Amino acid sequence: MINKNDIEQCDYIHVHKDIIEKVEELMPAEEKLMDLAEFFKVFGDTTRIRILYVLFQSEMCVCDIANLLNMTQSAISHQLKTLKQMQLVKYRREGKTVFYSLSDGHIKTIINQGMEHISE
Amino acid sequence: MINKNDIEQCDYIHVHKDIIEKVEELMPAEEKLMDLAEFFKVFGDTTRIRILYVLFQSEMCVCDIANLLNMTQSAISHQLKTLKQMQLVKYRREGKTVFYSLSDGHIKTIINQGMEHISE
DNA sequence: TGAACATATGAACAGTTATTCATATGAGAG
DNA sequence: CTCTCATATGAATAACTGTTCATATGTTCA
Repeated sequence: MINKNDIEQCDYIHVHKDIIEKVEELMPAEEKLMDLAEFFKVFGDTTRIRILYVLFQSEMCVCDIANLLNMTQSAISHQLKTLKQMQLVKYRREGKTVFYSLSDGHIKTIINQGMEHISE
Repeated sequence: MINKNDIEQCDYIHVHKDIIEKVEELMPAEEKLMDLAEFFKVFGDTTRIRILYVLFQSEMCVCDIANLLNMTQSAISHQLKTLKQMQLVKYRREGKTVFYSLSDGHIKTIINQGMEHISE
């Protein structure tokens, strides 16, 4: 029996009991789903997407990225921090300059899949 | 020479002129990048991610999704609207009930890639 | 050591967004 | 036609997020 204690409960049993139970069973842990949403949130901003596209081509320093995207150094730096926290980019220092680059192959795959989807 | 008119300009030429030009050339259209960010924004919310995971298993009506996720019918309905607008889910009506299901194979690929990334 | 430059960061503000509440729409049953 | 149920939706609010501004950190060079 589906839990009748819930406030929201349709009386028409649309799917069979075992399907509901199976779905519940197969749901990843709540924390994992939150992490996943946090991860995708990073791609949900034009500036960050543009930064990633720039880094597809070449490693680059903060200042050059800011130039290319016509934004302030501060804005780019803040966004790079976000990307860094999600481990989408890595960096290396060379004197005063810090070079950023992509850290991972998944990124290109994910973005390409997204591009495919919206291009349909 | 890199454009010296920009306010933000590092004097140290980190990358060669032609690389910068090449990157600029290879950047997708601004509008496309905005669409892409909009698309990923949809994945950047726990509720929507959970809905998608539920629909991985089975088509389901609004009310059952709300039950499963322990949220109000209204909240789910609003989020389904967002998912529908981005064409991530489709629906069919059967009497009073509306069944939602995934509309596309990219979705699973994208979410799985995301899962892989955060599980490393 | 101090000046100059590249980058990072904290606080504040403006814009966005998810949920709630109240209510509307749409469909079947009687 | 009217009642009931499933879903949709508009408005309001609270929480979140991206950019800016001011400033701090860290590095090189003289």
